[in-house]
Amino acid sequence: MSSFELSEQEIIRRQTLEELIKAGIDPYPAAAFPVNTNTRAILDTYSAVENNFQDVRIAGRLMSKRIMGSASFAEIQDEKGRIQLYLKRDDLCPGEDKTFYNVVFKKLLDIGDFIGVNGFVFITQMGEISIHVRGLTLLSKSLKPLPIVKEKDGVVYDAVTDPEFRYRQRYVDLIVNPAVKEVFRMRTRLMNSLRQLFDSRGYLEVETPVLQAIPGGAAARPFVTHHNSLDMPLYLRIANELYLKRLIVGGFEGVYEFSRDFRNEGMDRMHNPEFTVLEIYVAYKDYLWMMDFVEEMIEKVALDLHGTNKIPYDNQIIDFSRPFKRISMLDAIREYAGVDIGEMNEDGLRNTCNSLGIETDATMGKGKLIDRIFGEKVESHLIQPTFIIDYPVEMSPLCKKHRTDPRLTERFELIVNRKEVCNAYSELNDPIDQRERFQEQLRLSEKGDDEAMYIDQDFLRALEYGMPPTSGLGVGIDRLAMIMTNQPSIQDVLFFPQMRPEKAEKPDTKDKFVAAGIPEEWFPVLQQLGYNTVEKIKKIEKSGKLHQEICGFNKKNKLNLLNPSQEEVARWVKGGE
RNA sequence: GAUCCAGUAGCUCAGCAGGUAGAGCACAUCCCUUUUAAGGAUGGGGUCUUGGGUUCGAAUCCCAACUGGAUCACCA
Repeated sequence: MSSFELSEQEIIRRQTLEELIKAGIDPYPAAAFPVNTNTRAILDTYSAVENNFQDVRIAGRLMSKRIMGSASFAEIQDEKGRIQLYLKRDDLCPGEDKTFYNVVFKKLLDIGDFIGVNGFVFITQMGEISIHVRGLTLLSKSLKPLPIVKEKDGVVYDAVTDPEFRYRQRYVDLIVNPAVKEVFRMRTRLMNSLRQLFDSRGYLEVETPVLQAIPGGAAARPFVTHHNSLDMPLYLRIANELYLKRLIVGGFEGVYEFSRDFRNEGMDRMHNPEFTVLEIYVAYKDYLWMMDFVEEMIEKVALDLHGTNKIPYDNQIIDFSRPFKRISMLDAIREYAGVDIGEMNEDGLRNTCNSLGIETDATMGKGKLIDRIFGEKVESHLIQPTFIIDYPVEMSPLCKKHRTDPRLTERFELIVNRKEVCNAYSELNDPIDQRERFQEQLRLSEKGDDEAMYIDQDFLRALEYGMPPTSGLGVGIDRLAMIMTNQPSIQDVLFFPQMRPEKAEKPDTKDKFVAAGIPEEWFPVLQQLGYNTVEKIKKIEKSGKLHQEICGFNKKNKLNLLNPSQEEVARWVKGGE
């Protein structure tokens, strides 16, 4: 159904809208409707003995209506939940005129309309806490029918499940699938829990540029845009690492940012082009301290959200009790892939990949080869939270060399449910070493690695002024939210996940048809027949077919229009050219 | 990017050895003046995603496209 054609139900709702106006009821009143409680509060704290809530005002959407003659039951849904309404004709209409109940409530109010009610709370014979309505006000008319989802004893009937529908029209998803709201509430609580921890330690929440001249801090393909007055390309940030480190250089000792990052890469269950990363940098700390801090942080989040550190996810329990397992990258590869890559050079690694059945190509350097082995052979085994520590130096151009082994770096990732959730370093603060690492990235880039890092000269200059020893951490908030809310796809923890645009066929206006020489009275007919643009009509090869179609439509629907001649229709098709 | 699956009423789905399009909910009208996803009856609503093809005849079979989903690849 194209958006410009109204369904029968939509037409009926527009008619009831007219009738409301005729009855003197403003379907979109301006005045505020002050409420004094909400559905949740009533359901949680009403007590028949105390007889509280005897004068309530609440507002929300009308979600069901069961008319039983002179009495009716309905449900109102506000942000917190739903409650049953009991409406009696003679309470709503105390005088002789019963129009408000018989016509306005019964016929002119639809599911989806916003209403405000006042009345008193009581318990029905069926034992359901309900509001006995004394007064009802229409607050906003709904013109599009909602899908009706019903639920009885925990069983949901006719739930809206089509992912496309749910993601494209999230507003409807939120109305009819109440559990969805809870996921997003938890996501926000998750971020607040982290914020609370950082603030309690005195770390400063900051904001750094999203538009960057050099997209640094990660290996990823960026989005490019253009600044007109500077006449230069700008990139949407892929990470904010380098800016936060500049702030550590500047003398802040703990900074963090919830950063929306953008990567121009594939989309799937774990990846959205824009996603949220928490990055935090703390001076005078190292990655060992950070590992303890991450354990504390994740456990706090689990406790704040669930009151336990054992979280159900996808038919298993993920246990966030401290401490998490810690294993070095080389040991992990030895354990799960059965190979020792500690002493291997690039050729040795490539051969190892080949013998393990892992595809490689010439652009891959040591770092990428090792990462592929890890990704293929190790990651899939790691369900419970596991720190992978001490990554090879080639994989980590911004990370400090290991204090005891220069081939390694002081880096860890936290893997949960087979996916990286955190990534942290003892930050590289040796400007000479950093410059060499960037040079190595440049060589990779020249080899064809389009994700190799750019050299950021200003960042090097900052390091040359001196950066204290610092540990930094990045947390994939979306992935953490998926785990903490038990959602299978990143699209379920983003309100508006990226989708291909809807193919909206924009119909031409009547004026455009008239301008093309088509008489006004035939415009609705052509629309009905699907010829909604002048373009479409001009593409018709046989005007005779169109002639027959519109004459047939005229007859069938008894429009009593004077049929045009075949020649006339032929002129429409050829146009007034 | 590859492979597989799906697209039928506002929603959830049936129909597919090719023969005039179905159900439940929603909607409308009427009856009933009454509660718990659901009182009863009647009715309206569909270019069966789009475009080609095979056929006397296609929702059904074939090809292509579009959109979505799943798996894989890519994603340090």
